[in-house]
Amino acid sequence: MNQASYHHGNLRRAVLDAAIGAIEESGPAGWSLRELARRAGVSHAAPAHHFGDKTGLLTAIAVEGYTLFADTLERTADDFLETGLAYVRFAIDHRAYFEVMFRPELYRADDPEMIAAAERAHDVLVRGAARYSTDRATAIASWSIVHGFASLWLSGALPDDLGDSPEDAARPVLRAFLADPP
Amino acid sequence: MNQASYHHGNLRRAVLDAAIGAIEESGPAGWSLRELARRAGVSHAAPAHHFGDKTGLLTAIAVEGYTLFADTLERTADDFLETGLAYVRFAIDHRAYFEVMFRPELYRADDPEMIAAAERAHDVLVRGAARYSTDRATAIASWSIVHGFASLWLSGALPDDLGDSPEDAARPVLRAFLADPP
DNA sequence: TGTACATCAGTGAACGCGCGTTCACTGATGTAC
DNA sequence: TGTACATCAGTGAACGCGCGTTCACTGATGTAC
Repeated sequence: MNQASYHHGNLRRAVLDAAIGAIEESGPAGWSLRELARRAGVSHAAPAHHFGDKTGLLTAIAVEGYTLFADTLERTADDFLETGLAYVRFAIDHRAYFEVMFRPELYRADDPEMIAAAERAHDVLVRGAARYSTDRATAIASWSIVHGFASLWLSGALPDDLGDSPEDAARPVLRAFLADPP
Repeated sequence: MNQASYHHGNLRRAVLDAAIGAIEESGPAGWSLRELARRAGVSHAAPAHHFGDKTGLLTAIAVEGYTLFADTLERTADDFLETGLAYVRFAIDHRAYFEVMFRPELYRADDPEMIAAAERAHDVLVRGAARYSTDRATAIASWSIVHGFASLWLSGALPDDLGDSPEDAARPVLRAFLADPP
């Protein structure tokens, strides 16, 4: 899927970017294919022509999101605390991807590309947790803590005085759990 | 708002229940006011007549959700681990309320009833955490862990072999963190 | 107790609008010869 | 190198539909006297 294969620029990319923007503004369900077409400056039929329907488009977003996510996590594979912070940073920096990824009812979760991308991200977390502790409850607890912190931050539920940097705010929180391996 | 004040049964309750059902099936944005009217067996204009618009209806759901949530958490006020398990149980047993409550962009978060209901729930958590530890990072970590576990369970991301009871699955996970107060 | 009137929760027809979908089309690109 | 043709990404007009909103209404309940 490169630019040259399109008559009028990279429509696929333009529609995906329009979707990311719309999801950031209105959530994963608060927009129409026609609205994306308007945002991307293409004909109203183009998104459906390319992705079939909303589910097809959201599947493409989930695949791309899990791929970016796995890339990000892999860069921290030598330090489990950093993996946790990267998890939080990804959720906030790419909230549209993150919100779609963890709503599998929105897309085709059984798509082979999807499964492969999600497994790659999952494996980084499992390997990182295994190096930190062999206890499964501890592994799930560490996943829960980063996922929960990111979700609470995104929903605006956390106290205002934590500052503007989710990563700085998350560090002492993750240390409260990770500093003392069982 | 009692039944006797309505001509044809408790329309407010009927529409709210229809909304809870629709949200459980299609998420907090996957339905129309007309669809709720059909589910509730009332005229298509009734939901708007009663709640103004979707935002008004979702505000009523958030208020009711936070009230139920605070009631549930208060019953466990003498045991912080039990408060955490009640948090998880509430999220799964009342997923429609939970999903609306933590998406404040969907409703009028500045509604006075809303603020009061949310503060009551928040206070139970803060008091429970304070009795367990005076460290703020620990308090936020404990909130993150229960919120994260509940969110991951709801999204279906956790391993299948954890069983059918989120509460039983959550207990060792919360113990991995709470058993050893700093 | 009985009558008259005001209130207002809920109705249902009508509206204009944005939606997804269909379908014949356009025109740039790639290939055959 | 040049011509003819096939492919297919993307277009745009047209469609039927469900939506939120408006508005005159109905009829049960509550109140005044």
